[in-house]
Amino acid sequence: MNISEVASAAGLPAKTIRYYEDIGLIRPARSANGYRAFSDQDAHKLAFLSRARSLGFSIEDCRTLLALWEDRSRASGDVRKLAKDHLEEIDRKLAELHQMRDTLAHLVKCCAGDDRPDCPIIDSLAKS
Amino acid sequence: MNISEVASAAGLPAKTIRYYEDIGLIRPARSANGYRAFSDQDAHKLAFLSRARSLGFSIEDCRTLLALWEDRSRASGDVRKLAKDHLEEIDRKLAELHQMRDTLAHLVKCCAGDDRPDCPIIDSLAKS
DNA sequence: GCTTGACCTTCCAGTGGTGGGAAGCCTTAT
DNA sequence: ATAAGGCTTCCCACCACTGGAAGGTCAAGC
Repeated sequence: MNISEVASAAGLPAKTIRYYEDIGLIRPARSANGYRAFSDQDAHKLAFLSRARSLGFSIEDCRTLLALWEDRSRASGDVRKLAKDHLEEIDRKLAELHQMRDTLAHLVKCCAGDDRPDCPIIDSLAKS
Repeated sequence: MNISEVASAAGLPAKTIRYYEDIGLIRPARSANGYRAFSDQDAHKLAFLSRARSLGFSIEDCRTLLALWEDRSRASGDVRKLAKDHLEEIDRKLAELHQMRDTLAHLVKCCAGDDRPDCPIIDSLAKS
């Protein structure tokens, strides 16, 4: 498989796949012409990475998850801990975003949004 | 006011303030010794920026908000549009994060998390 | 066989918003 | 006089890509 094929299979840009090779997440073989030659296992790994990334795992988390995936004797507790930590981080971000959203929504609601210069949004940002 | 004073007043690191000058958000005067000399208005601007950033506005949004703040004849509609667009973006991010959270929470819940190798989290990431 | 165009390669630079740290000047207190 | 701390500029690093240039390779059509 060439890079564009495996890219569309995994739902990742070719650039990203080259980057993943750069940082050692995958090690595809090379054809005689210098092209990357992806095995089915490579394609699987990339799909795995694509899913893990879309769940918001960092690249380093993904590296660990890949290693755990490939370690058949892994303890599921190790994976679960990683996922749980990540979940907690997501919850923190969610709470923060919610707070931002509520504040902003309140301001937007208070602002007439017409041609007059009075603006509670600006006032709130400017208040000391 | 020197940079560290205005930094603690605005709740921003000195590094960040220098960066804001670099990109033209503020233009503090200079003392004879070359130190930045922040006026009260500079301090106000920085507090304004700090609040806007904490609401998640991008630097470019902040630039616009600052300009609108300083334009006494601004239309509040302009500010409101910016805030509303930003609010919609936050809502999109919130929805996405929620989706991630639910998926991950489900996986974590399904995983025994013990010493055995069976792990629905890994399985789910690996499933093709 | 030659051209065209799509695909592949490497390498370099840039993104946003800082953070870290070096090298060197200025100020204040001892 | 000296030491400590604050200030300056400058450059590099981060994360996870993304864009683009310059050039090699391949398959199709003439």
